[in-house]
Amino acid sequence: MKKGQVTITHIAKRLKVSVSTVSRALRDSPEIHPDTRKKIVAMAKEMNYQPNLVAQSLRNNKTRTLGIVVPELTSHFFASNISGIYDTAIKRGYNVMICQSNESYEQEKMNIRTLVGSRVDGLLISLSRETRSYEHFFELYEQEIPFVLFDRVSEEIPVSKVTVNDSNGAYNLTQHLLDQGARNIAFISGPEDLYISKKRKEGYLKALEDFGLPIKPELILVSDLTTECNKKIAKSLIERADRPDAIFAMIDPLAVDVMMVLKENGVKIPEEIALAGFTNNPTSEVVEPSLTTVSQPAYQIGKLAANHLLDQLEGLVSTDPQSFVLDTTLVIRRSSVKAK
Amino acid sequence: MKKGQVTITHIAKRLKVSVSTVSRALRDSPEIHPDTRKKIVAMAKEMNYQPNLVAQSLRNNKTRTLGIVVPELTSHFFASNISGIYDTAIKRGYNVMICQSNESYEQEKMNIRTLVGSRVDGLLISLSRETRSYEHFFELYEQEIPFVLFDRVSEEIPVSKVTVNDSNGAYNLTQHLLDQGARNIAFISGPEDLYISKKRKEGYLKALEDFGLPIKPELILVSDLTTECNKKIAKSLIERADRPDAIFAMIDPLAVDVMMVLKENGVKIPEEIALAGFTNNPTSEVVEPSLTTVSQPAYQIGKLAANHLLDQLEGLVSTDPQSFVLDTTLVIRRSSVKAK
DNA sequence: CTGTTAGCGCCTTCAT
DNA sequence: ATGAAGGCGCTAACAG
Repeated sequence: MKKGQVTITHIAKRLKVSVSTVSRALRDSPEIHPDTRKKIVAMAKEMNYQPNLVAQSLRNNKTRTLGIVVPELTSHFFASNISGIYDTAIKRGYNVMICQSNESYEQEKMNIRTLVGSRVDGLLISLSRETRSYEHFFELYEQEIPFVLFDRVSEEIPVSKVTVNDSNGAYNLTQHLLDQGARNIAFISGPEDLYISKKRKEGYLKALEDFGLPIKPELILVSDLTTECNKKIAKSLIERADRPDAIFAMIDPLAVDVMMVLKENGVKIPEEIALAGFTNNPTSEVVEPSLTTVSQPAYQIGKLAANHLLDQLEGLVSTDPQSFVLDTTLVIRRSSVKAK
Repeated sequence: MKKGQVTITHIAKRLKVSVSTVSRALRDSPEIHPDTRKKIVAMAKEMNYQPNLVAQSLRNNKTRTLGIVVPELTSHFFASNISGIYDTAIKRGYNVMICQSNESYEQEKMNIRTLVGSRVDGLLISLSRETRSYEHFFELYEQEIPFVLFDRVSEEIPVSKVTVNDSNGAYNLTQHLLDQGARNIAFISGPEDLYISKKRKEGYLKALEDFGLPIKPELILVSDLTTECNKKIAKSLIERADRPDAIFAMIDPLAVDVMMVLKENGVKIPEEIALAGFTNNPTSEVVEPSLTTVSQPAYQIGKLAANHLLDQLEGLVSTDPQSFVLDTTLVIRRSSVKAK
């Protein structure tokens, strides 16, 4: 932006040709004399010309930039999503602008507004925990700005989505706990209106049902996911008369909090109570005992979401909403497997 | 960018005024009739007008966007840096574009090139592990694009920098190990030409010296920071005749790898060997035993770097290179403290 | 094959 | 207090 920046006009003047010739030469237009092109390209290099993407964006009415909104930048899971989106975008000649909503509905609205102001060509969004209303998305429809939801999605927004098969993952995990001999499995979920809460509970319930076990509502608990609440619930579980023999915590950090409580209270994992989480955060591998969990292909989610959005932008696929559901992988570690 | 986007021309036509009047009204120019302003603002709102930042950028020759380059998006430390930068930028009315170099010199060069092409107003950069030459930064000088280095910096680039006091942190940590009775402290560093390797080793050496202990070169080891190499070095240490009674691993992941090896080999931590890391990653808190480490104010680093760069951009401070060195905090956990 | 012209949306003199 | 006009850097008709 500073004075040092070379423009095609500079090149044109130096070479005594018109700007359009320079423009064409630089973009490999076929209708240009090879010699002219060579001269221009050489001069551009010599002068260290770098096209002004801002001007191109204004002219072409597209920025070749994707907007990303995630609840939190510092979460390893979202960071991996972003990494997947980023690499994909770069590979296809796009840039990204990233925003974090800090799990706030208001900030999410602001983020989208900002990105729209920046005229991104499309958006990739993971909803904040607070988001319950969706006008800001309907504005996107009006303005005809394509977007794709990933991970934290809502059924109320008719748009393409990329998620993992949460209920399957939870089913497999529950089945694994049953295989290990557990018959009294507690399930701790996050806020009930969260998509993942619903889906994972679904898998848990189905696994019990298929196994022919009764569902005990008193073993299904809801946390607001603060450490305080997580620990309170864990404590209540170990103090029960019919203590569970396994606990399925809906996300890893929750599982880690539960683990702390069990250990503080001398409850042996997995001998007395088996424990499992969901997500496969880096921490889950290093806790003691290492945590059985369900791995989600975070990088892949980002990659797929980005590729799909770009396909839409470039007219390679229809813009009809599609749902992509990726498979999870059960990661069995020591917290759920009794030593023989 | 799509057809739905309202421009000041649309507003002007609807109100039968000129575009300049609309422009002025929307930017609170004093020389406008209050009534006119009111009408225009109301109409803008009604039509859901959002200024086209691309056009503004082109016109004003500034994008109000900062470019960020970090080695890795998924590292918790860098993610926290970014979070600090992001929040600060937003607060001051700027956007950010983020790139990851994947620790590659070539990609770092590309990233900077891309961001310059996008005409960011300034750059915040943390060097890749590979970066040993700095022409791409000298290009930034030529183009008069301000930038600031943070965390991974180089003394060979004369520019403002934000770092933590690595040598002090290492000094304090070593002193703590000495306080705990260790007299044979090993130091495992990363590649020797890394800035943080140098600085942390410096602190380690100084602490020994001040304590009057001899330096044993055979206890100073260098890892390439792959898990494989980390573990090999750990193994070599516990097999030594004069086994160290403490190990200071230069970064947490390295310390965690060492911990695994010690545990696998039945070495008691901290009774037989005390262990400490550096960075205070989330994992360090949950490993067993919890890891003594040095906390770096990652969010603050980002915040300070962003504020300084913005101050420069807005002419609030001189552009002479300044160095900001933030303090670290010793975080004492169980891996270094023997139970009484 | 090359040049001329107009215009993307906005802001800013310069008039009035 | 308002309008008209030029231009930021680039591309895309339209001519020739």
